[in-house]
Amino acid sequence: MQPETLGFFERVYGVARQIPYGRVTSYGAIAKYLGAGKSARIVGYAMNGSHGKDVPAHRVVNQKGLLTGKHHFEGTNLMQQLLESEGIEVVDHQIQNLDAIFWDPAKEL
DNA sequence: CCGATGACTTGAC
DNA sequence: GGTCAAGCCATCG
Repeated sequence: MQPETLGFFERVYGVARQIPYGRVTSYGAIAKYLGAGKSARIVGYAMNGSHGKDVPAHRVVNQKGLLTGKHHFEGTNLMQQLLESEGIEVVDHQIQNLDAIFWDPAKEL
């Protein structure tokens, strides 16, 4: 596979796959790290094709820590279950203590 | 090539 | 401080 030829999407998958256990990040942070900056929507759109890949999409949330993409998952609470399994506190599809578990690729990488 | 879409972000009221 | 609207950029038809 040659990610560079595949496009921006694979780029997103690569970053998402590097998200540490028990941590989460935002679409904007990934977009900024990739140089897109304002293309946060493209990151989410890319995640739409993350199905079938080892991309922990459940670790990617919006800036508020809200599980916006949960609707695209199989179940309604599957995404929350996965996050809670990693020790992340999630209430009403919203991540608690976000600042503590937030993972910024631009800083960590 | 142009138009439409989208798991977002930020600014304004 | 919460809600509404517009913007932005890459992919697809």
